Amino acid sequence: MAARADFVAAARARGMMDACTDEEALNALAVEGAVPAYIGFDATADSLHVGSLMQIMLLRLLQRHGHKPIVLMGGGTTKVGDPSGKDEARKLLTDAEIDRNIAGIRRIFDKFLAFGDGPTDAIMVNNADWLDKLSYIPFLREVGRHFSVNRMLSFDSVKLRLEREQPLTFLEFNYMVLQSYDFLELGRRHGCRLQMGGSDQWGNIVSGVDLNRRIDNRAVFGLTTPLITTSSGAKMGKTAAGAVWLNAERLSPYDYWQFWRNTEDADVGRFLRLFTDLPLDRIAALEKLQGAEINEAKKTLANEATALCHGRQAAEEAAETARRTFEEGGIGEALPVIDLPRGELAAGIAAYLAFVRAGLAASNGEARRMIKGGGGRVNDVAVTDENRKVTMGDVNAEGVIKLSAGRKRHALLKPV
RNA sequence: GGAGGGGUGCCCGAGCGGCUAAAGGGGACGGACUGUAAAUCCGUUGGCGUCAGCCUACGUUGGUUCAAAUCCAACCCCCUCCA
Repeated sequence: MAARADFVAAARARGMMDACTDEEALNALAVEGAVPAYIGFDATADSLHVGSLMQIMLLRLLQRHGHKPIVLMGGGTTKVGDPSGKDEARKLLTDAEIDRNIAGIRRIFDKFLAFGDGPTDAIMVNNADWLDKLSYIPFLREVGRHFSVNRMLSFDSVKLRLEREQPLTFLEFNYMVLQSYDFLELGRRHGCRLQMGGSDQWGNIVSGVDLNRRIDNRAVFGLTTPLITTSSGAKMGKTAAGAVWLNAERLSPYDYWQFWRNTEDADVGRFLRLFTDLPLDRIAALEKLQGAEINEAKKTLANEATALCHGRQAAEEAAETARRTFEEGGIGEALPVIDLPRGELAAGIAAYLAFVRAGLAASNGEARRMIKGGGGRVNDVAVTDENRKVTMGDVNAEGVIKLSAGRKRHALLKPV
């Protein structure tokens, strides 16, 4: 296990650190013993996506350095409805839905953190436990009095909105207060001394630090992570299929592996530091690779990131499928398999329909377009006629029919 | 409460009686080039279809008209300003 005192330095070295309220004092605290630290997560879905992965990795790094990760689920704030989207209000979730979401997210954290009752074991808590019980007037008197509206207006999160003349609801304005209060409660209940989060959370985090000092005279700290984008400026975490989810039900380990494999050249080193546990000297070596050799670094990134999230075995299967599919032009086992009744295949099914059935096109029209554009292949042979029948005669030696949409997306039809 | 402005396809945004499934951009998808990269270039981008056509679409509901995203009415929602 790495030394406690080195946590902040390690976070910095791996590119996870943007700002800290008081780095020296935090380092001094880290020397003394296990520091309980938290990051908050929404409970709006039953999974998290790569947008949250750096925060997860930061908690992991924290634990590996002998400190205590606290995963705060926003069960209470989710119930109110997150107002951040400027479109229509998000549909309100029921308690049951939120509980289910939290359970799903818990399964992800189980992969990255060691939970338990020990001093450096991770715990998961839900802010509904205290926010639900708040009474408005007592809350205003205890907590609200410590917030200066003048100061709140000066925070970027608020100021930018007002300058752009975008609406800011009172509820949103209160978010800072509720989040600060979370930090206070975690300090009281779990001795939490550090809140971490994205750089957009800086204002909220600093407010929480202030609140701890003012009410409980507790010295606590804040640390933020930088915003990550790809080198070409795009927001990270989008793929052909949509968001890059961290649970296998929403995104297969193979697709997750592919997401990392397709990282831009310029991002490989940075991503290796952020999203794997590999030692920094090893990463530095991988980073030196030039030209097509960078692909080896990308495979390492994909293997390591997938192993963390889905296990070593799933990562190896994904790598093997990718190798067979892309390097040999063959078929790998982790490709999606779609069952098709033999009867239908015996009668023959139009190619465009087959692509829809295989999930490679969202509609018949899309499948037709793709075939017309030269992007559809059956068993690696380009389809020129969208109405060409796919039949039992297309079943290959492995007992399946390989459909390809473009160079990268493949699926297997299996007669049953 | 009063006065203005606005709600268009995945997103932004033009259109302001027929030529409009709706300019342009972004995104996305496909192709070329490559290294399963980036950049660049080309194509596509509502659904169904035996490709003739049919069906849905411009906040909602009605109305005027041979014909409406475009005109009228009511309603809903958003923004700005006034105190």
